[in-house]
Amino acid sequence: MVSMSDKLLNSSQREAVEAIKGPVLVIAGPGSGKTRVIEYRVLNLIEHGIKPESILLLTFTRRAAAEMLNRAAEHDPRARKVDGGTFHSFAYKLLKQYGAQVGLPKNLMILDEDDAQEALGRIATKLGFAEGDKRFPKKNTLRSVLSASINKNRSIESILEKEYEHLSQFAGDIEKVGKNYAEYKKENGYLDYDDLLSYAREVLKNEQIRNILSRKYEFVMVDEYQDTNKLQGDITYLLASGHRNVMVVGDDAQSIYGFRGAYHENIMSFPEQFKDCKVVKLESNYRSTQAILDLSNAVLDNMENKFKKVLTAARENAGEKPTIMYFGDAEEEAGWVKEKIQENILNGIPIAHQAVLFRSSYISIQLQAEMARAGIPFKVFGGLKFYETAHVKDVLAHLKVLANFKDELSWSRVFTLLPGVGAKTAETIASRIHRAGDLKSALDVLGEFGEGYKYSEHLVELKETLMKAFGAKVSVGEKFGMVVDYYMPILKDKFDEWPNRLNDLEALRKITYNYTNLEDLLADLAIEIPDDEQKGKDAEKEEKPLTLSTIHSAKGLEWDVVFLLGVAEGTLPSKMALGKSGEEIEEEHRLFYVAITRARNKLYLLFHLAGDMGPMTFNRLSRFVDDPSVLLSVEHKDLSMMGAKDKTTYDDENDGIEEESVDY
DNA sequence: CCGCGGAGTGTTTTT
DNA sequence: CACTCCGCGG
Repeated sequence: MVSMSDKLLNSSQREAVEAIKGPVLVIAGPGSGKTRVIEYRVLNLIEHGIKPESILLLTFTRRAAAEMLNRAAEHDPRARKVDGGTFHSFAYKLLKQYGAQVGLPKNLMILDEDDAQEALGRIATKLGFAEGDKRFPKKNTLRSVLSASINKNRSIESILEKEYEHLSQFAGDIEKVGKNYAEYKKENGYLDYDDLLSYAREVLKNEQIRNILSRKYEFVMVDEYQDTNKLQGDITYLLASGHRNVMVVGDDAQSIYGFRGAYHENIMSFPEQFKDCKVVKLESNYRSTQAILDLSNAVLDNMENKFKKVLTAARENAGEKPTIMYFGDAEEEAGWVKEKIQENILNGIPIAHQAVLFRSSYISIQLQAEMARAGIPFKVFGGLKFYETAHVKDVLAHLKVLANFKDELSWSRVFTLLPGVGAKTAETIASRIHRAGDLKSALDVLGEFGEGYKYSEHLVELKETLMKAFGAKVSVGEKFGMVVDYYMPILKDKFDEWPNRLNDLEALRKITYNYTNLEDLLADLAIEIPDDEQKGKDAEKEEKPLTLSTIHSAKGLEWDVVFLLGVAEGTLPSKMALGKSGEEIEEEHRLFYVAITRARNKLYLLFHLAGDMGPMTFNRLSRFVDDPSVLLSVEHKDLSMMGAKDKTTYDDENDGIEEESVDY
């Protein structure tokens, strides 16, 4: 094994792989073989007689951990026993075991983003803030503010001051809502995503538990460390404080989760937290051609990141310069991409090795249409997930009340689906149920409303369905089926395009078959979504599809050819970041960097001037490209059409471009 | 109190 | 443009 890795690793990689004891910080530029380092270090630890189950591999997103362990397991099946996952899933496991220590009930229900907002909205209404002043923040804003405060470890005032200045007058009230929300969650056994982390940290502060975990996990590894927030940094620190066997891997230039509280300092200050830590820098890039790296380095050079580095290509031929393309509108652009992709296929580049990336999902709508028309198979990553859609949440709410009859948010959702039941009635019934002692008596409560109300008939039907699903000794999959049968008429009534939505439910049904326990299913759906497509089957079934992905979801991945859409002001950087603090623009800048460093052989930067979202958008070439040193690294064939001089005039109000937006 | 329809609003990225 | 919110009629 080790002899094999000798050949496959360069000297810095080997240094990281062979570091066993003590703290290690690996600064890994894009394409520098970071995944390989983690993979081989796991193998190396195992080779040295360390039990795989005493290695803990934490990652920020769920995709990453599985991939690394799969790859390692191909060399040594023992690697499968390595414990790993996202911080959130790890926290959940921890809390299931030790939650009582911090006063949590046994039955934990995870609130997804939607639920959390819903709960906050109700609390704000209950406290009377919503009526008092129309300008009081809406539920999604409430959630953002409170979540930012927790993730960034800053007071609500300070969050408001920096990011929501217009709401500063409400600081006190928002704080009250937050307090109320915290109590409400504790009473109901609800945990939102932030709670998972903050309670996990609480648990780890207990010395006894920490010691147990230190003994269990003798080696801690964290990937994408630049994207961890303060809480995650603290968790890492606590986990490693006993034995100090901790390796964190990251790249400060690829930190793109600042909006979620990712805390730059974690990676910057790691050497201070762990004094004698070894620092390894990986700067050889095995992915891209020098031409692409020249652009990447020029972009990097314009950023204010702190760990200076220069990527050098390990590959030999210099490759083609990245190309900027300019189009009149999105359809023209989509058409060109389609043709180029087909041309590439003819030239022997499979579609699976090509990808179209974009800052925000909506940018890809026209392209998706074009691909569908052309019969090019594609898979979209990022954006709204199917398990976040209304119909899936509707069905899941039924399963949630079966798993936990005290889940009043889910009860409300279930009731509100019935004709004749609105928020008020739902609340009345739900609060009555809250006093019940078990699901049986909860269902009896439904019986009490089973006569004399306009919705009684529906309620009885609901009761029967739930009783059947609860009483029957059937699998999770069958329970799911019963609920879907019951839900069918509601689905048809609620949505015009219900057949599409039924497909989602079918996809979900397949997932449910893998579970024997309802709670596990629900927890996984909230924090660690099971792969909906079985990779093995897919491979044999049909050709692997083209990837369309948000930049966020593309991190860590690579393709031969990458098309980056919307390289324009207002799109990348996103207009949401314009006019905000410099740090937000910097994050957009890093996002751009992440995007271009995904490409192996050829990179296209595309943009068009017609607005994407209504007539108000005006676009011009992104500032990240419109820079002398950057422009030197790209080929700009069609740029003459909108030469640098004209661009500035587009800023004036009375320009003609706005009218050019396309309708469909 | 429900639900419809019109008006208004803001629009990212993920666990 | 899509979704949410609000006000009004039933």
